Amino acid sequence: MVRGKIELKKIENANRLQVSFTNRRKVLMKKANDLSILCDADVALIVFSSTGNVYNFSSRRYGYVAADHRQREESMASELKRLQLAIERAKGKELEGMSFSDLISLESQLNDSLLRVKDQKTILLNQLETSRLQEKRTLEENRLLRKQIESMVGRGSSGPQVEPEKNDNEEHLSDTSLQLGWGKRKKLKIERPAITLEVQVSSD
Amino acid sequence: MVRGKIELKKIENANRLQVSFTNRRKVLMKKANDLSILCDADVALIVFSSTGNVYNFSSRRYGYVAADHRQREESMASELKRLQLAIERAKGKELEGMSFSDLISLESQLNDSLLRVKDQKTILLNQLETSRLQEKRTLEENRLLRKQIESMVGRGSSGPQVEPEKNDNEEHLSDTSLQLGWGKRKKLKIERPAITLEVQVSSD
DNA sequence: AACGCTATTATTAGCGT
DNA sequence: AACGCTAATAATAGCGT
Repeated sequence: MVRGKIELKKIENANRLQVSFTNRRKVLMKKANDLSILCDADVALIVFSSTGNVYNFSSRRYGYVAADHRQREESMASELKRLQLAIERAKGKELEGMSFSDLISLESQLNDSLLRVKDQKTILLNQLETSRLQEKRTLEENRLLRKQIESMVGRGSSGPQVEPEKNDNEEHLSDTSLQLGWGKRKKLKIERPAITLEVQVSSD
Repeated sequence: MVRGKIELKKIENANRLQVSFTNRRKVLMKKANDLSILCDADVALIVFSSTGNVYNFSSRRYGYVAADHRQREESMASELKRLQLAIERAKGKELEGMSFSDLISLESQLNDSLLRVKDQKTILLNQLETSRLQEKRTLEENRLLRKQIESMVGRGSSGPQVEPEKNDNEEHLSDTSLQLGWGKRKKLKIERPAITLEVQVSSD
């Protein structure tokens, strides 16, 4: 018997909780069904028990939550489609439907892009050159310092000798010039997947 | 008063349906809430009224059905972001992080695109040229026909004379070459400038 | 966990406001 | 549409099986 109003609070006794859960869930489902039929509504209900079980009811297939989600999904899908077409066009495909003037502006846009990319290459090359010079300078400085030390220590010839380092630096240098550098630098590593090209295409 | 058991069938009276809907929905929500609290369950409920209104309840933020929707939405969002970055790069922006070799391949891709776009332009120009020639040929044919007719009718020299048409067609031709436009294919439909030969052969 | 029982509380259709 | 009322019905906690 129900003695008084039920307190809205988690049932502590595990057994009672389980029983109550089963009953209430069943009723909830029934009421959801009643509502959908009596009032011609679309109802979706999902229940996760604290033990992980899942119980589901929906009056229609996929006639639920979606509302706002579906709207966003659709707009995103169309945007995706637009971008994908733009990509294809930037790659030089799907050009059939384009007018001559559209082609001209696409061409000019691609030319602009090329210029920028070339500029960026130049920037990198300049950085490389600068680094090389810097290394050369440092190397020369090293040699001078070594000579100086030799002349200072040379007479006593005791204590830890500073060895001429086997030209490691020079090897590195020529190496750099061969592989156009930076290969080893983690900072520049870009793990981008295949470069995809996209260009904004005017009105579709 | 409730006279008897309610028949599980859509309520016909629109007003009663609305009232019943409101009450039952409220109770359903309440029960869903009770269940989630008393029995420590995760409950999600969504109701679409027949008029299109949406009512939602969930015991947790986004702990419900939308799972798959959300997932799709997120993957689409990340894809969108990726494409947008690609677009920027194709436009020659956001290049800072790119490695030298990546820049080189981007450059080559842009070059490819340029070639394709130029090819497409050439195709269009060729089509234009072909059309021009066709028109010229037709015009020439026209002239010949006219001459022939003149020579046939010439002796009588009565009846309406056929005038040499003032080169209207040639004007149209040079016009075309100037506006290069015809992006809108409507213009591609060359409406042959009335080459109707109205000749009244008056035989006396 | 599931079922039945029971006293108590909740929900509800119809009606009026 | 929302609220209150009322009688009828549904749901429920606690208990035993």
